[in-house]
Amino acid sequence: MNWKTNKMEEIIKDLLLSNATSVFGVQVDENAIQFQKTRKDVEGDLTLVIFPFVKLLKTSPAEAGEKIGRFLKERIKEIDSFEVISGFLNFTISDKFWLKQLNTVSKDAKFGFAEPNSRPTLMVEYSSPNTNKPLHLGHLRNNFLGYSVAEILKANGHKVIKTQIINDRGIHICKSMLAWEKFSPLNEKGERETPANTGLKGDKLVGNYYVRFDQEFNKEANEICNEWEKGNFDNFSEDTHAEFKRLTESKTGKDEKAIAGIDAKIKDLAKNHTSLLQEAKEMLVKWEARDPQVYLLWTTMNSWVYDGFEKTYKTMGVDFDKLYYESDTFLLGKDIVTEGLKSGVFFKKEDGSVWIDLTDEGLDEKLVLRSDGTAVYMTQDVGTAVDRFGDYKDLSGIVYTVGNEQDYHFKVLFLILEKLGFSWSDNCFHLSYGMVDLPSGKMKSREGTVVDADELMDEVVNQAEAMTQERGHIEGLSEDEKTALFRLIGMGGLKYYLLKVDPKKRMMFNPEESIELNGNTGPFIQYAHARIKSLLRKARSIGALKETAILPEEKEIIKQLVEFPTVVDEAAKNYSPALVANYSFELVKLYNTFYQSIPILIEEDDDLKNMRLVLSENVAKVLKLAMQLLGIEVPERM
RNA sequence: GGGCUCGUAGCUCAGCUGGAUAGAGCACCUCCCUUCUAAGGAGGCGGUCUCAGGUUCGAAUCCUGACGGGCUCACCA
Repeated sequence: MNWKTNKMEEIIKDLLLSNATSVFGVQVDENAIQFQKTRKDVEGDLTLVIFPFVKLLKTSPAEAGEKIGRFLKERIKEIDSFEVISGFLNFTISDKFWLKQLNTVSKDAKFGFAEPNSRPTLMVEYSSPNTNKPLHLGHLRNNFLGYSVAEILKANGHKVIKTQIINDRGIHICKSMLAWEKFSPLNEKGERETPANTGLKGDKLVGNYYVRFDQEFNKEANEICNEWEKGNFDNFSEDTHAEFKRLTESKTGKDEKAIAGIDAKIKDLAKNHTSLLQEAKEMLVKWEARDPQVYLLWTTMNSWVYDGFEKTYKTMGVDFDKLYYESDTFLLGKDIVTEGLKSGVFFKKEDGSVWIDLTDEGLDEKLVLRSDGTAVYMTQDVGTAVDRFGDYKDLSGIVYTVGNEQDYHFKVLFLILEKLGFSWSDNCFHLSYGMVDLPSGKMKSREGTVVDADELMDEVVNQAEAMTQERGHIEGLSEDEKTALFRLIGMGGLKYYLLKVDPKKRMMFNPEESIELNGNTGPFIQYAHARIKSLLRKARSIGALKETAILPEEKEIIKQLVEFPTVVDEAAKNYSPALVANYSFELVKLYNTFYQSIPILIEEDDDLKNMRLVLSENVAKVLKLAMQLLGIEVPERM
């Protein structure tokens, strides 16, 4: 942990703070001491902003800078010189200092990483899919983000438990089940379709029936609409007839858009009267009553989905330490709500539904239990959170990796937990990330524009293969090694593409760009690593660092290396793998410039050659560590 | 309509708690493999940081308003 005090910023800051009264006449705030990178076109390695001190010293920025500069140069031997330019104090630091920094970096195999388990235990939830359809592009962003944040928190010393909540109950599950029972064709043995007899991945098979339900559901609703249009209301109530009439009449005189909206309402009305929806609802009631037949169907179809997900997760390279199922936690949620009702946190309306009043917090009233006593989403989330803190006594907080469409939900959830008196509610954080858009617009399952996760991952790996074969750096690798390499490159590219953008922001997924190898991409970073490894193999041995001169290109790399611990720290504070990606990209650019213009192996001065090898070795090391934080592997050769 | 959020180069994105002449990548145009992997490097082109006010030594960054996207306000999850 001595890297922190090693940084020149810290040395200067400490010195200024402890001598503030003699330099400035008064004590100064720590925040007044601001450093920044020295501009490229200006001489110097580090810049101190003078403006905050100008008032204190009651002189011009030039004189203030001069005074501070002189003070520091006298006391810090590593400062070679300084220069004040329009309110900025630029220091030039000695080569010896930078070599020492490089030495510090090279001594630490896990440079930038804190002592494992030295900080509180956190749970990171991610993925959390519904069990009625396969994973898609949005889940990829979610999974890569959650996994990466877990790694980043670990690197900062936290013990991390990776988890997901599996959304395995509810009407949507019943829809797939019902469609399968009703519409699956029978084979010659009289069996309905299964993953085994069709060869389909379980999640895909179940997803197909979810889609099938929706199709049949719409068909039936349309038929009902047609009957209504003809004035046939034989099988419907007076109320329904009246509602239809009211809606139809409200269309007159409206514009196209409004009419479309009304038509949608009529369709919804029809949907509510379909026999399919009725059957699905009946199935849900049976499920809640643990009807043996429905339960068997449910466990069977869910197990198909889990098998399918398992394969997808494996390809993604993500895993979980503990799984939670809503079918297990919703009951606990109901109990907690019942208790909260007694203690006055919640209140009951006449129809028996239970609510929480958040109007004092500027929010609305929120339902926590339906009038029929069944659980809603919020109920089970309360239950799950409490369950988790019960399971892990040392748990200090939970990070929920969930899309920003649920910002409101989590705001409410955390408030409810707080009102229920759980002290840990403060340590619950919604890692809210933006949606992934396609060049054609939003992904919509109804319009079939959803990008399937398995297909996309296959595609990027195939592309990686084609492009790697083209370059031809891989002769001598076995077939297995080649397959692993293509996978590593394809997945590395995809992960990097999805992680390099600030998680909070909505992002554009461009299929062509996601498999690009040039520029700010995963393969660009991987290539730099492979190239260094190749260099080190040829160098055979590396000795200890000797005192040498260092070139500007080399110094820039050392400066960037020294920043790594700060980036690891910032990435955790901001829950942002993007900071790690951007840092790595900068490091590679600096290294490539160096690599391209300065000879290494053919350098005749042994000490210089050795220093360049140490530098290269540490760039490779830090790149590998950084990519590890993103869940990306780096190759020895490519 | 209320709440939240975003708006930076042709496109995709960086720009931390306000700090020097706003940066990358892609695309487009020039160059560079008799040095270690050219999946590379050097250079060029490209911006009234959506607009209008305000705060101050200083604003892409903070505040207010407008315009334009997105999300949300379900006894859906």
